[in-house]
Amino acid sequence: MIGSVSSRCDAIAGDLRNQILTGRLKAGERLRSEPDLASHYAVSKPTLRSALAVLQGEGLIEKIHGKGNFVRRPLRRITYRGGGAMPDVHTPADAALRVTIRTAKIRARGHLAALMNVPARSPLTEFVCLSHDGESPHSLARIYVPRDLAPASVPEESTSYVGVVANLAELHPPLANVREKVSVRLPTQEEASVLRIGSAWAVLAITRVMTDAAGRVVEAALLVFPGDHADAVFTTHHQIDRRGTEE
Amino acid sequence: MIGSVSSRCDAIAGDLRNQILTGRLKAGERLRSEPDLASHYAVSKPTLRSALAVLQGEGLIEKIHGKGNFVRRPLRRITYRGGGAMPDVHTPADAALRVTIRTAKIRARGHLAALMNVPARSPLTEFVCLSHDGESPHSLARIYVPRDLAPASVPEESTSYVGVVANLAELHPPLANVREKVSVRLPTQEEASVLRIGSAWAVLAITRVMTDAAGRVVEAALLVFPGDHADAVFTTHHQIDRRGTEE
DNA sequence: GAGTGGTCTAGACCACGAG
DNA sequence: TCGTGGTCTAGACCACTCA
Repeated sequence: MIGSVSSRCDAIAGDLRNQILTGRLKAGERLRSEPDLASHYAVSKPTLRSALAVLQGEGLIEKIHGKGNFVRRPLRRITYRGGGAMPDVHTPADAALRVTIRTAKIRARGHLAALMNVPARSPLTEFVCLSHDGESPHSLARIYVPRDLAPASVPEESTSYVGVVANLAELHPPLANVREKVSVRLPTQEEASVLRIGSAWAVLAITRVMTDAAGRVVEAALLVFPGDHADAVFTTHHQIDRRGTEE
Repeated sequence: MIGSVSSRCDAIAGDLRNQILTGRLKAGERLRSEPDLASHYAVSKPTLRSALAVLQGEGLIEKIHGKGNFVRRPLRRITYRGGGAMPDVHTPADAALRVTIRTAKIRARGHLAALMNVPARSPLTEFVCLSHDGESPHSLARIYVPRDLAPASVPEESTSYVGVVANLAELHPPLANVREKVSVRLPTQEEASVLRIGSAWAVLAITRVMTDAAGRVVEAALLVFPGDHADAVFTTHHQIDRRGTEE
C-alpha cells in the first residue's frame, strides 16, 4: 500500500512537524544541527535530511546554508481578488505591503506581443513590482502597458501596494474585459530566489489581460505568488434573466 | 552563487530532460534501469535517483515500482472556465472525458456546513466525480448540494463531463453569485493516489460556492486538478457606463 | 527467482557563514 | 578557522512485478 507504514524519514518528519505545529519549536527558532538530529533519531544524515526536505516542502522550515535549519514564521495569506475592478486590493491587513517598482521601456516580442495583441517591437513600459510583507517577499508582478498609456513616472518605492497599482489602474481607459488565467507551476530560478521559496515549491501564476471597449489590450500582467500562502478569489454576479447558455 | 553550475544530479536531469523533450526518448518508453543509468553516468544510485526525482517533479517521468521508470505521455491541458455559467465546459477536445460519479447522502458538518451556510447536520447530497481522459485521471470534483435541490438520480458513469455537470446545473434555481477561490496546495494522500500524481506535486484546488438570488447556497464544489496540466480562466465583462469610449 | 525500484547507512568532501 | 548545511559514494537490504 502507499504510505501504509511510516518510513523512518516520515516518522522523523512527523515528529518534527508535530513539535512545530504544537509550538514546542517556535517560529524563527533554529533546529539542532543535522548531525545532532541524526544521532538523536539514530538515523544517517541523508535520511534525516530527507525528513527535513519534507518539512521544507510543507513550508514549515527554512534551510540556510552555513547557519542551520529554522522554523518558518507562519505567513499571512495573500488573497488576490480577481475581476479587475480593483486589481490588487487585498484585505486591509495586506494593505501594509511595501512595494519596490522597477520601470523599464521595452519592446514587445514573442509571447508578450501575442499576449498584448500588438506587433513585435511595439513600445511598451514594463513595471516589475516586488512586494514585501515585512521581511518576507510576498509577490512578484510584471506589468506591461502600451507606452502611450503608461504614466510618465512611478515612484520607485511605496508603502502601499494598493496605492501604486490603483494609480496605474486609474490611467486606463474604461475597461471592457479582464481575462485572468490562473495556473500552477514551478518557479523559475529568478522567481524562486526573489520570492525566497524553494525551487520545488509551486507558485500561483496569474496572467491577467485587460482590454478596453475597443478591444485594445491596455495591460498585461504576469503575477506570481508563492503557492503555499496565496489564494485567488473570483466573484461573478449573474443577471437573473438567464438564457440557456452563456459564453 | 545559487545554482551557477550544475551539480551532477542536475546535469543528469538536464540530459534526460533533453532526451525526452527532443523525442529521443519517446512517450511511454521505459528508461534503462537505475543501475544501468547510474553506471552510464558514472554516478551512484542515490545521485541518479535524485536526478530522476527532479524529472518526476516536472511530470516528465513516472516511476513504477518493480517495473521501471517511464516517460510520461504529454497530457492535454485542462482548462477550467470560471464564472459558473457553464461550470465545467472545457474546450471541445476536453469534452470526451469519461466521468464516474459516486452519489451519497450526507449531512453537513464542520467546514462544509460553514461553506454552505447551513446548520450542522443539514441533509446534503454529495457527488464525487472522477474524470478520466483515456487512461489518465484528469480531475476530481466533490460537489455538495442541499438534498432538496439534488436530482433524484444521476448516472453512475458518463462519457461526457459536460452532460453530467450541465445536468446538475440545470436543476439549480437561477444563479445570482458564483464565488470561486483558487489555491495551490499539496494533494492529500487520497487525491494523490486517485489522480495518480506524486504527493509532492501541487494541485490546483478550486472551491466554488454558488448562491441563488435569495442568497441561499445551492452548490458548493471542491474541485481538484493536477497542477502540472491545469489552468483556470476567469473572464469579467465590465459595463462602460461611466465615461464614453475613447482611444 | 530474477530484476526492478525504495530506503537506508557511514562516511567523504565541498561550499557557505560567522568569528 | 570552525561549524554548518549540500552533495556524493558504494553498497546493503527490503518490497514489488513478472515470469
